[in-house]
Amino acid sequence: MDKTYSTAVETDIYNGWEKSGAFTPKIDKTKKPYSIILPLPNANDPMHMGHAVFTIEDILIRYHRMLGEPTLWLPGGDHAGIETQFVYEKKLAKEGKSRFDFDRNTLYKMIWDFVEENREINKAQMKKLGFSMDWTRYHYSLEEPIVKNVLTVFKKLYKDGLVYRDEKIVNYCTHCGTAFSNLEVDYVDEVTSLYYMKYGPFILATTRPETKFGDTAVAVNPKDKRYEIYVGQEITVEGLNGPFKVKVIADEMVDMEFGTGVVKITPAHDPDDFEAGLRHHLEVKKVIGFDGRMNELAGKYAGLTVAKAREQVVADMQEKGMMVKTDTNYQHRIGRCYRCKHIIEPMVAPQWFIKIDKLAKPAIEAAKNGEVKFFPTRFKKSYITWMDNIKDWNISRQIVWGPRIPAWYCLECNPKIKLNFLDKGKNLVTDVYAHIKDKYTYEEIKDGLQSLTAPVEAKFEIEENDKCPICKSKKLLQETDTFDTWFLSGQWPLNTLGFNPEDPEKSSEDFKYFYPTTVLDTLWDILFFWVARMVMFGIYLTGEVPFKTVHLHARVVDAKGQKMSKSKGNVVDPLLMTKKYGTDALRMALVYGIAPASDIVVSEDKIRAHRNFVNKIWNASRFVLMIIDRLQVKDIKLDVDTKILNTDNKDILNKLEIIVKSTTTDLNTYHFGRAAENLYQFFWHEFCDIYIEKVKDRNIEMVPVLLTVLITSLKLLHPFVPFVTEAVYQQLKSTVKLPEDQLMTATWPKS
RNA sequence: GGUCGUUUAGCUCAGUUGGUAGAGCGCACCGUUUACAUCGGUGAUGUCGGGGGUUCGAGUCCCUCAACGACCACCA
Repeated sequence: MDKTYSTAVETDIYNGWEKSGAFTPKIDKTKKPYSIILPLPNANDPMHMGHAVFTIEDILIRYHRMLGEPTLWLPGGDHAGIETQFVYEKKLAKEGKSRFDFDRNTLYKMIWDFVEENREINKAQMKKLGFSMDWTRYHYSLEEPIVKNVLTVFKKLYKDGLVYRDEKIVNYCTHCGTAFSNLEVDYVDEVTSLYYMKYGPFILATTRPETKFGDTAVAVNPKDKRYEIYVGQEITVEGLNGPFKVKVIADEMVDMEFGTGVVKITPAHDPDDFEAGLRHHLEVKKVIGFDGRMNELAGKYAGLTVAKAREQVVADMQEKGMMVKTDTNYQHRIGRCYRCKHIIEPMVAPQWFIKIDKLAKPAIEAAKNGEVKFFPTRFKKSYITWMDNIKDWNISRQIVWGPRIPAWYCLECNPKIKLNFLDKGKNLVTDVYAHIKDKYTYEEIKDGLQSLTAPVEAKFEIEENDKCPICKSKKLLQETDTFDTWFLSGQWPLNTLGFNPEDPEKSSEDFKYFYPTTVLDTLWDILFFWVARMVMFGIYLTGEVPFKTVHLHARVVDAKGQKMSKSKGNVVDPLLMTKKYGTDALRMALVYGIAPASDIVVSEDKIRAHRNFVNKIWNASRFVLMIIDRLQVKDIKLDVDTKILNTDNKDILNKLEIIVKSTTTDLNTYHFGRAAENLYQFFWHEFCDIYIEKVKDRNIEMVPVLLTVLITSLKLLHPFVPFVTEAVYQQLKSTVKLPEDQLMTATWPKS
């Protein structure tokens, strides 16, 4: 054996494990399975420390495999809709192109190829981290059978009356060109200006003077004596494009204390105002387009971006004496796109929604009655609170990367459909079908199609037909909106295990055996995005929760407690660390001393410290082998006759018994940090520093004890540091007769 | 505004069910004994955020205050 442990053996060891078939569990109905579905990483994303924390899952998996349970860890890759398209568009931008240069089929194909190139890298990286996943059951979210199931589920939801199209106010990012769900908006405190402007007989305060052209009312509080006499009247407002009239309404939403107690109502561009508009039956007047520019209703400001328009409007109003004062130090929250950080424009647009109440109720119940348990338990409360306040889910995204919503519109029946497409000359055409139907053939539109926007009242079919069932026209176009990524991944445990949504009875053996899975482990930041949706889909489709326990793990931060991000430049690359110090050192550093769901501090110092520990394991083993060799022991028996042992030997065996117990308990209760810490202490200090030092150069009778302690320790350590322990085990095997072929599948020590 | 979390040695953090504090890194001194210098030995450093309470006894339970952080929320 070499003087230091060489991490070069890792690849061979991993391949050996994989070849042995031990990653692939056999269905044994006499035994209870143990299963974890990997939170599918973005197939396109190189690994970061967040992925390396899946070490926790590997620890659970290796432990349960050693307990002899049929153990499944199912890996996967996510196409990650908006995330991937965003990355790809950035790549296009570098080449001086944009998504508008391509028809959607071409763009889709390009992104597909891009992801395919990277998907294998992602898999290789997970193998490098030693993850004992069943690669024979790997799934990619855009596999044909998975997509087929997702579409089937959509149809089922539709038939159950849980899908609807509606024109509501949605969070729209004009930069990404798509609407988002409420979860995808980050609210950031920012200092802006609050403008006090003349508004008919009032003065009112607003942060958004530029949306004035879309005002269809002005509101005051019904209890506000100051404005009582105006309620119900129509007032004339001096506008920059000439005077206009709006109604004065009374609504509880108005805070009398704020500003002047008068609010202009712009239903098309503010969520509160939209709601007010519904209550008071106000006209919705859009003045901002999906391109983020003012439209023709803004008069001379048409074509300006929102920011430019605001500047101009303010300047003009000041000039005309319509601006009373400006509070330039007004702090409030602004919604920004979680992806590109641009300001989210609330916009009214037709979108697809899921009615969520019916799905949420049983999912709340499951948490309350313990069908789904949470660890740490405090997350149960935030899960329930969020689910109690959940709103209908906007599942449509105006991007190409992802499965299209299976709805078909007949162009003849819906002539008002707005189309964006590239004609034969690759020129972008944007118009309503009725206007261009004689100019372009159906084929030309279909082939060059980028996107369509159907009016909210448009008729559609949820099945694909070769002709319109009403007018028999063959000019059908599929909805160009794609699904929110989480609509797919929300069904992930079902689809990866082979659930058949058309006929659940015909689901696969895997599904029948492994569902519900045992543990779902993930970072708490996707508790709502993903975990909650999986619970809802799981119960809706199967009547059962998808997993019995939700284990929320911690976030990796740097030595200063800062979240790692590329922009901060404080990322520690896990693969670089494995290269420098070995995978085991990294794994140990990730779990050593961490408390459940508190931040994990990973510094290179800590990884180096555990590299030293790994080396200690190696050298202690080397010493034991050397003793055996020196003493020329033959026929080593592992059974220890405790009667003949001296105090030192008895002592170490007692301590071994304790560490077996505590490790087992800690793993059963998700106390990985404590387990790792205790093992470290035991192995290095109790075993190496004290026991080995005491028994050095002593007689032959200690060999069985040495071996017992070593082998038992290796087993306990294996889930944490699989490579070095397996490497040592294989070395031992060549000298000592050992019952088990590889440590990975050896039996967990009995406590 | 609501909810939750954190506050322990110079730094980063552990401390299961309450019994007078631990680890890693760092630091000081010593050690070239043939498993390992990616090592061993010895040692220093803490009124466990402040205050109050329960208890024979509290870092650990309760109350309160403070600082920091996270999440949720439609205030123009």
